[in-house]
Amino acid sequence: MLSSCPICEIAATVRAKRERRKDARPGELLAAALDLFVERGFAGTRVEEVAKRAGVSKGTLFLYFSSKEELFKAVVRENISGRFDEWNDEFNNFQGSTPDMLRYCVKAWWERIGSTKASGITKLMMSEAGNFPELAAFYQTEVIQPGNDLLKRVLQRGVDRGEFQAIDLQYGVYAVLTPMLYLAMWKHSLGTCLASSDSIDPEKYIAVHVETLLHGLSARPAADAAPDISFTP
Amino acid sequence: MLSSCPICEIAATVRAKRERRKDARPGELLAAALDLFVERGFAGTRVEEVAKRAGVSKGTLFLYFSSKEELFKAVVRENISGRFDEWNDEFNNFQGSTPDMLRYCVKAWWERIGSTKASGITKLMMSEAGNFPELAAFYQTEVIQPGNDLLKRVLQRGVDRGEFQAIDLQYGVYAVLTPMLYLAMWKHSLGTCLASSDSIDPEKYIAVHVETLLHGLSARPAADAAPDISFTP
DNA sequence: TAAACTAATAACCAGTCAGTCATTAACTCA
DNA sequence: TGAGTTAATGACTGACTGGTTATTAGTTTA
Repeated sequence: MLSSCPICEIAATVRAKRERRKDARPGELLAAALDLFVERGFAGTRVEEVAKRAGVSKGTLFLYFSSKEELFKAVVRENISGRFDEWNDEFNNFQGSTPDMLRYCVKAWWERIGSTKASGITKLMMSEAGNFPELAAFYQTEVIQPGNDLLKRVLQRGVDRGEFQAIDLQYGVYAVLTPMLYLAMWKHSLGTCLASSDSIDPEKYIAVHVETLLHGLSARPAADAAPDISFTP
Repeated sequence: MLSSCPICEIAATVRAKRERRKDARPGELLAAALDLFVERGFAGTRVEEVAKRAGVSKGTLFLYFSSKEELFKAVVRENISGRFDEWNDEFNNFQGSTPDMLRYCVKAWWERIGSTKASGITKLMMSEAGNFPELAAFYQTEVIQPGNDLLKRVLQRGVDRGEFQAIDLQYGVYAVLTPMLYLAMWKHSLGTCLASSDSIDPEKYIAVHVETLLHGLSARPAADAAPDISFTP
């Protein structure tokens, strides 16, 4: 049949009406849902628009997903798992200095997550975690925990080899991650609607970040040891 | 009249019906709105509930704020923009090294914004900026721009006095801000529903952040100048 | 005290949107 | 080919919510 032509697969809008494509629907609906959820959040996304973008009517969407919430969960499941195993192997086999390893790590994150649609999931979770506690728990065990462990091993390697100061690992992880995660969120929220002189060039920002960080982490003794600061009220 | 008793001012629910208190209403409505906006987001908050929490009817709310958006803007002005003048003065009069000034700056931010409900507004804007462009523009000019300028002046001072490297100012600003903003967002989203071993101690996190940063910014020449890294695809 | 003024109310309106269901039409196979 | 199956549709429903307004009642003042 004509509809199996790969070009038609992409241009959903051109396809004939009422075509029956049971196998392809879920994937197309999930792709459309990812786009819209990332762009507008959960409450701001209308299921009818998800259906429309997938080239289907609203009723059809509910044929494949029992509710909007189930659709949302399916999107998260579809797009988050799978990447950590690959990264794990890469880092276990890395040869070279740990500063270079950290540079590679950040570069890889940007290329595979930060610069792609997947980075929108970070913002998605931040925005909706309060409304979906069970989903937040899922995200914690599937994404946050493995990511933390991975990065901790990198930092530990630097400390072990005498390349980094003996910084608290957990907080070192956050020092590396938070600017990048913030950037990912910026990209999908304020960054999309503001075009001011202050808007970020992501790649330059990340380059500056990682070098500043390495400068701060480096094992050379601090000439001007900073005084302790207390935040206790 | 009895209603002017300060205890009654707080327990709005106990007060008699249809009481006329024109002066007190706006403040009570703003306080209720801050709570609910931070907790449920802009779209997720119903104006009727704001009114209820402030002990008035929905109609009364629209007597003092012409729309839900105006109410939100008033909340932002009340809790964030209104404070920049005070900060400006403080920093103009600061005596001491710029590293100390930056420490003070971060400490002040944490005490006045980060640790208070006001930090929820950051998360709010990130989540809803895409759906409400007018609010995003308002936030940009009223909060982001002045905040950036303030911090740029601090960094410039450090460069001028030979305390910091001649880092790109705009990216220096982000290096300081993003971990703190991310922390603010964490507190109001995933942080509220996750109590894992990886959860952040905000004060310790900020302390580590600022010292790492100062170590990275310090003007001592880098012994191991880092190679340029390219992210261009 | 009674008229005038206005803060506050609650019923109401119009628009939105998740989810349903009776109907239609594409596909299958005897 | 035509009867049976089921994927797909879109009009419809009911609940919700931002905003309006006619009415009520607290307060002032002459």
